[in-house]
Amino acid sequence: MSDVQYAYEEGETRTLADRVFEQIQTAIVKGDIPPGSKITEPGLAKEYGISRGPLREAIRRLEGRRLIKRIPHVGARVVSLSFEELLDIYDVREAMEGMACRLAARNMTTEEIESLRALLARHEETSELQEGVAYYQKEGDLDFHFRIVLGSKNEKLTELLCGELYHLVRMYRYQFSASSSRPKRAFEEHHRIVDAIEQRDEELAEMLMRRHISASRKNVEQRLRESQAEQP
Amino acid sequence: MSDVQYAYEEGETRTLADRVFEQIQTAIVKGDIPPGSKITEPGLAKEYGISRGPLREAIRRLEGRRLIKRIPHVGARVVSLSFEELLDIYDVREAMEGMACRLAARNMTTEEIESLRALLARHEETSELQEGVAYYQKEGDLDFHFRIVLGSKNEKLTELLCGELYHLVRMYRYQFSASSSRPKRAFEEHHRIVDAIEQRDEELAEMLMRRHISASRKNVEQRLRESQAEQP
DNA sequence: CAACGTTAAATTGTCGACAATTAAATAACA
DNA sequence: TGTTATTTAATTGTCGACAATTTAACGTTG
Repeated sequence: MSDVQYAYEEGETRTLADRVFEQIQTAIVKGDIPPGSKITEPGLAKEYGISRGPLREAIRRLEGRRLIKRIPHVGARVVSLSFEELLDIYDVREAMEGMACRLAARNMTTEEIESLRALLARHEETSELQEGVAYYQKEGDLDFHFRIVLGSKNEKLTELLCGELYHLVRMYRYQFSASSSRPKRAFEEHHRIVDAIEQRDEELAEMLMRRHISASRKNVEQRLRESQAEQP
Repeated sequence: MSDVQYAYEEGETRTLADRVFEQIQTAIVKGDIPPGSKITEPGLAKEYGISRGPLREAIRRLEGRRLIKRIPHVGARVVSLSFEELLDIYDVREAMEGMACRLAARNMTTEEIESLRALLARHEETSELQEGVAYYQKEGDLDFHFRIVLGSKNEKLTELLCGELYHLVRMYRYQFSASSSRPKRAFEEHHRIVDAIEQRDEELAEMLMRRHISASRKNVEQRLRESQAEQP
């Protein structure tokens, strides 16, 4: 599990609100609480076995992360995913991960690069074994991107990408069970990106990552337009 | 006031927690609650004349926006600004605002571009009148960037930049009273950016914005290194 | 007098109760 | 029967009280 839960040091010192915050967050991401559905405080409080106090705090925190939208005196709903927003996210990712990749080429240690190669090799194995699509594009792909972001050594960038955008990305994947329909090509692109990082070629690294994400976006856009044309 | 407070429709239907959330946020941004200082719940609750319930909800929301860091059972502190983070933010802005500018060249209406020019003209007046530095670089500069972000018509990009990063940027400006020491040049760069947008030259628009921010970053970096060298 | 353990104070975490507002269900009317 | 009022129910917002934990103060001991 490569989740991004800025680990706590001590064992179980986390508070009730903190735990419920994470639980609800993953529930939303995995679609157990579907997009657009209403959050009823008494209901959730009972479900998680806590009072409304900590629950409300967790909800407010999710609101701050924009996973929940609230209307005063009416209630809170899980954000609903739209076609446009998905495309918007790709543009944001192109910009930010492009920069992340540039910085990674500058700041990643040789050990980290080595480890990144090993990750790709592992993926390749699994990919060949079970026809690739399943494991690789589900968590593996994000793993790759995730490591590069960490490699940038830019805290703010990491916060925004890993702590905000990636949740949404995974949400979409769970929702549309959207594994990339171009695993082979994406794979090659990953390799070339690592090459550029290894050679410390910042410009190339950024450019390849941007292309990689842009291509992925185009792919998704086309597929969605098709399925939209079927039922207008 | 060019604040980004996603306006509410109805009059005073906002809840106590909502109002306090905004109040504390601006208090943090303006430095009234200085960076690194402790947030004591009984204290703030008394100050704002509310009970601890809504206050805690506001705090949790600020935590979600990363303006406050909390340690369970210990308390919350306003985020402390570091030299490195400031530079990190510039890199993130370069990436995101570069993309915003590219999209703005694609999506801004001619009216919006016109209005943007008018804004620059107004700044120029004020700039000439009072030697430029004061007004222009305080709110005016952010105004300019702000409009371009809106012009991108990318909701996610707007959320992240206006709802998250710009608060920090203003925080730094209040803190270090850091007005750009190169108002004249920055001004020219703004003009050229608008030119590119008007000509719908996406690549150039992105490039110019990236250079603009990158130059600003270098400037700040040099100034901070100097003042750091004085007292090591 | 420095270091340690103990006690006291303050702060955070959690809960249940009540008020305010909205959503629903029911009744009245054209 | 369809539509509008009115009442009822449910949900959200706010508060104060108590428990749990940490921080500060205090006294003891080497």
